Amino acid sequence: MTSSAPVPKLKNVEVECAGCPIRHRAVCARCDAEDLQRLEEIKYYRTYEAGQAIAWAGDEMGFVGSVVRGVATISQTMADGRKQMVGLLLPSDFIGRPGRSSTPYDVTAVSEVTLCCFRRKPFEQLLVSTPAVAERLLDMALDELDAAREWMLILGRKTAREKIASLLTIVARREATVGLPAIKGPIVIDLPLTREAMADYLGLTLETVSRQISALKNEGVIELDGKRRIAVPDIRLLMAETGDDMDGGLIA
Amino acid sequence: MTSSAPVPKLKNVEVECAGCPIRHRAVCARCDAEDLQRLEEIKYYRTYEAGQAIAWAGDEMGFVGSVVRGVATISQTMADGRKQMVGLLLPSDFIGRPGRSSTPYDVTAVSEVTLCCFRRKPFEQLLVSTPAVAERLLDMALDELDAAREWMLILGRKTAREKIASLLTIVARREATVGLPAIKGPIVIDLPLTREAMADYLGLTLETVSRQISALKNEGVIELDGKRRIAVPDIRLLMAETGDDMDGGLIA
DNA sequence: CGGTACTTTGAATTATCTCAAGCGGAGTGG
DNA sequence: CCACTCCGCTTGAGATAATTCAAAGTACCG
Repeated sequence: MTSSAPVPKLKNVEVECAGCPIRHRAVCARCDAEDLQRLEEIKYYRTYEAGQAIAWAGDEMGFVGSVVRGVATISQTMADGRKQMVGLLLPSDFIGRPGRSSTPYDVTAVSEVTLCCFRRKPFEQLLVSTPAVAERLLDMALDELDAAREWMLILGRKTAREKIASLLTIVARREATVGLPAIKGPIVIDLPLTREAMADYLGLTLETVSRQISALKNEGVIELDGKRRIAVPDIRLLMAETGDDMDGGLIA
Repeated sequence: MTSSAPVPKLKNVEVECAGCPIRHRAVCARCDAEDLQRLEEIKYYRTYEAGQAIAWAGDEMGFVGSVVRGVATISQTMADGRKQMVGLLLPSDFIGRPGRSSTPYDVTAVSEVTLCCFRRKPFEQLLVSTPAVAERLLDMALDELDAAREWMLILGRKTAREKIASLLTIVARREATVGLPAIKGPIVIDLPLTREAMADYLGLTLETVSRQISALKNEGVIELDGKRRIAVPDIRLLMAETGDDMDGGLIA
């Protein structure tokens, strides 16, 4: 079950908030030194392997926290097995809901995931005493609400082709934000999602996803490098396939 | 432009928070007398006729506020006219986002709507000084996020029939919360949505909506009273059609 | 009454799904 | 080192749910 990597699981590099890669985007983004001190006291790290469950729907979750590294998904499954992803958790995203002890969703690590965790109760107290965290959490929740609504449009009204293009654009946009904003030149999307996972995102079958990706490849809109790595030579070509009025996007 | 109703538009009944119908569910739910005083000072009422736009995507919105009475929708429209509703605003729901001056969505009054408005700037200040409001707003945002995710499952994975049943169940559940919790006995849904509006919610065409409603009617799951009023003789029959694992729901 | 707006129903079309077979790389064990 | 198997991916062909296009039907309102 354990990975064969010779390095130890817990990299103790990440005990200092100051050097944290998500310091300025996570729930702690607006904290000053004093706030950070309080967070440091109740935080701890946790690592999950690729494919491992972080939580099952209905589970008690004793903690909330931030994704420091890796990718995780939030999904819902119907009684007969139909599955819909309802959130994509990238570094700096928040997991869990203050004020609720159990999660209604499955949360799964897609790649190896490192979490910065806070036990729920102390975190809820901290929320009251540390407005910087509460404010940031509200902002993040509203951002996620916007993202969910964008997904609703994709799920409800877009064609299979537009759905694929939208997913790739969203991930590309997000990757661009993290790294250098290399708008010109090819963008490489290192998507750790299987075709099936993409299908569960987009409300499609894995066969349809595969067909549409092949089509985009044949038309030169994207290039495949192996199965998972996708290069986008010209992001505007891809964006033209999303069905959106392409104006805002990267610049906004 | 004015309605022909003989009663004046501004019913001055609603100047007192104490007697407000949404006093205990809206953003002000957790306010004490003192907090309420501060809200009273910056609030004002506004009424929209059925069909009237409350805001267009891209508009500057100088206020935020709560729906006091009536139903409104939040929707997105693509360049070619495809439309997706991304939110249903019932009494007590909050409109607008603190910290953002323009809305990315169309907001439309479906029935006559009364809003309790706060100018955005003063409200944002109040948010800092009145934790009771900020906390409630966070909770409401998280509730909306949950609702949006439930919609994502509906949009992505459910059949037309299940979508209709889900919409009716959600509205029925919400109506039940407001009025008496009459779980036994027929529930009457006074849905002010046209078939087209329902279609825009569910990611369907209006014809498909019409067909599925007819089918449910013919099978005795629902009864139509006129075009808009729908009676549900046995909510469990309807819930059985949603595709959900019917356990939680009303009791939870 | 006549008109507008909404709804219902039918028939043909199509995008996506389902079922099914085959491909390719990665890891395993002989 | 070479099968061998597993898992994810691709591709094809037929089935199907939902859409599109079209025509009536119904209620409401001046």
